[in-house]
Amino acid sequence: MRYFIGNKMIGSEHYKLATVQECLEYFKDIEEPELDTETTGLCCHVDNLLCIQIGTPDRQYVIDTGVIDVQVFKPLLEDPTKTFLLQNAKFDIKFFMKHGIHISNVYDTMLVECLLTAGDENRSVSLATQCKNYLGVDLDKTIRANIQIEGLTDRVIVYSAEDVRYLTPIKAIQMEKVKELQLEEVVKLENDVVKVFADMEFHGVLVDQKVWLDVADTTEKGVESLTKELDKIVETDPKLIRYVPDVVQGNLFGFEERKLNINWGSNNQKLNILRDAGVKLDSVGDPVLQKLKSAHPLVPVLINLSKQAKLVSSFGRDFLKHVNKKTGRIHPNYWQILHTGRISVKEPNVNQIPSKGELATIIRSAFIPRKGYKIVGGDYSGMELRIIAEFSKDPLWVKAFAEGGDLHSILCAATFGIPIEDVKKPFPEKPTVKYRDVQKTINFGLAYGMSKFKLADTMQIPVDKADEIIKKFFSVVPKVEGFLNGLGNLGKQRGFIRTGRPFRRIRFFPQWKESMSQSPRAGKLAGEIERRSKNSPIQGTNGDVIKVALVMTHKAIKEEGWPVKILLSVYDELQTECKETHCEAWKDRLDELMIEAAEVVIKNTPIVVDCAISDYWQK
DNA sequence: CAATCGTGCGCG
DNA sequence: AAAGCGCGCACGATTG
Repeated sequence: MRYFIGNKMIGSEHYKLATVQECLEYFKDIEEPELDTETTGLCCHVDNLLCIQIGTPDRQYVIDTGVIDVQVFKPLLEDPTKTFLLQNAKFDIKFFMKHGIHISNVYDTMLVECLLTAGDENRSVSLATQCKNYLGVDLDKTIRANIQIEGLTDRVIVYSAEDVRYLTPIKAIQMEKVKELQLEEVVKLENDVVKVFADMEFHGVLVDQKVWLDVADTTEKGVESLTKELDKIVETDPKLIRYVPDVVQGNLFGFEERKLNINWGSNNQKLNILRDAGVKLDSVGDPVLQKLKSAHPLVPVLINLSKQAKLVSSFGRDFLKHVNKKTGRIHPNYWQILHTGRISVKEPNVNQIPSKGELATIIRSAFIPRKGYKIVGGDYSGMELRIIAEFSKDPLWVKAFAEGGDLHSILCAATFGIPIEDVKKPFPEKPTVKYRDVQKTINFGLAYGMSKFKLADTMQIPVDKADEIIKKFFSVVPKVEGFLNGLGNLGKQRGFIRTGRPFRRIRFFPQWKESMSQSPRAGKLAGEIERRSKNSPIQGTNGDVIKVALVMTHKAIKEEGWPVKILLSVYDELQTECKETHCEAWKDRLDELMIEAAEVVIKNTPIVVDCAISDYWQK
């Protein structure tokens, strides 16, 4: 039965009228109410609630928030004994936060669907798909686009009610699968951490636009001068004469204009010009150009240009479009569950803000705290390498962390049989790199399932030599080899792989069946599964850790009353904004919390967190 | 004209 | 049988 609470005088054949009192009374004893909202748009800061829907499979209440003050539902929504069922809870939570309402506990059907389908590239986690697959019900989503235009008409009321009534049966079916797959712990983790992401997104982070625009000026000028440099080289190379126009158009305004109409941003044009200049290549990507630095004077300039052009296009003045008109802050959007369990971010993707290169420090310094606050950040040191230590139990690898030495240097000395003082000496096969750099490539690369071919290519050494190095390396850390091969085989045999305890998140390999068949693609697919099986538990366990850290930090801030907001979650790193007066104490507490969080998963390997207080985001 | 694909590159 | 994992974003080229 559907009920409407608003200012309509009569009900309809589709719904009855009800009062707030009746609604609150009904939900007094309901432990898991279904919840949803309709809004005037997607942004919680500029758009508003149109209605909220609270329901059970038997009864759905659609409440017109234009007429009814949402505050009357605050006690219900904040009732800690209840768990609210939502699809994509983060969205609704943020709209309630705007009204100072903080929903107690949530179960998010979308997040659980992500966990149950991790690895499937063609999946859909929409409510419509879940209704279809689990219940055989077709939801009419065509009305949604019209809600803002037509308001709470009868058919919109029906649509809105339908959007909540299936959440209970969906949860029931999902939880059977969750139990079967032993995903209870990770379901709880994701449903807890979604509230933290909502909080982070709502709060956002401040960007100093002056600093940002200064950097943009610098990078734009850089692109301009590199372009001129490239043009000049083309003009002076007889082989490239056909790119120089015979007649140069006059310029009425007397500005200096480019004579050539080459677009140096076009990979096609770059490729053709370099080929005409006598350079043999089939791509203009950085790894290829690096090897051809001395093949033609254009090449080194092109390398610099693509770096500089990237800074302009991705981190130039256009980036400021992400500053919210209402709040003056950026509000990155987190996607909580990738196939491995990692998080991604968009609009803007704060994960990919430059951290290397000369301008990186300045770019990051544009991310600043509110007035009267400082940025306090914590960064897990070598988390993926510690996860390898924890799960492989390799004596040398473990010993390196136990003694607090530099893992890359210790392993390097062992692999190449050299004294540890010599690890920064040139690598004889390729003197431009150091022994330790080779080791770093191996340490990270092997966790991705890298082959001798790739190592040879990356290091520019013969395949035989690469093979020899890998063999020697695995002979000094045999349990790491066993660990990685074990994962690879497990994934290939079972068609799925898990992260470590206690979460044991699953990633499925939908291509598994074909990989076991006579298909011509079988070998390729098996290789894919093998490499992903090696990497997913490492990357995913890292994701598990950072999510525990977010939950614990958020909880401590609330329960211990810290004047702190979590700003960003970037891979191994948490950035917070803390009142100046509390920075020192908070820094110590954050350090403790992050270590405690990691120890939920990593029990036998020491955890190191680098914490810092600063006036901006620093690495 | 917009939608989609391919390439390249920022981060870990 | 191919040969390093996981992303989001911008741009140019292609397609509808």
